[in-house]
Amino acid sequence: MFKELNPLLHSELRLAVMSVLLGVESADFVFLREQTGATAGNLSVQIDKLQKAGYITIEKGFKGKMPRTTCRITEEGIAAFEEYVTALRSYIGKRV
Amino acid sequence: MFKELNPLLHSELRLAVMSVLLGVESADFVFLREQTGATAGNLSVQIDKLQKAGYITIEKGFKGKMPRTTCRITEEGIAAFEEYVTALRSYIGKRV
DNA sequence: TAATTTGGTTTATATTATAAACTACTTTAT
DNA sequence: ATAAAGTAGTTTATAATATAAACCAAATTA
Repeated sequence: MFKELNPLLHSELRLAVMSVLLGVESADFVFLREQTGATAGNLSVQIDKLQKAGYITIEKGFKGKMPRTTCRITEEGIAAFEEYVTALRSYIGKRV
Repeated sequence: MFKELNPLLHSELRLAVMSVLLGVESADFVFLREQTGATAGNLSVQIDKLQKAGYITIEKGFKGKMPRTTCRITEEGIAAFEEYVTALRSYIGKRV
């Protein structure tokens, strides 16, 4: 009847992050914070979870002298997102 | 960019309950438990929250000698569900 | 050089979800 | 009649989650 909703993606902020990353080649921490409107603390925790799940990669480097954290969605992340969306269909039908 | 997801509806079980109730005139506790696969305890807690939010009504009566709890979605509940689905679009586009 | 800003992380707290334990009663078996 | 098992839930305890607040290190600006 109802498909399970991947709890890692069923989170407003993590879903927003994945949504942003789906549309770009990569995005840095500041860009993600701006796009999602999240606090830095919350974003830091949530991208960490996405990385641990294998849904995104996090690359730390420097842009000039300033630290820069770059995120990218993985193939696994894309697949998980698509499965999540499919599962949603069982709850909301064709309404979205 | 991203619309807020009503936290009352952004819950797997509460969403499932609302989804069931949208399709029927009313549903009793046992039916909801069967359809959603939830434990009785969890269902009890979650329908209480939905009622407190004004999204469903809960009517207690008897079917013969046995207690019977009947749930119905309200107009407010339907509106909230529809708004939730609209908000989802901002995260998942037309994918659902 | 002192304050402020940037780019974060860690930690503490509040909220949420969930199962386990419990209540109250009915039905069935002895 | 009484004990055992089942039904329909509620309450409570615990684990997981989300979130903001506090913090840190380095860079920039005054």
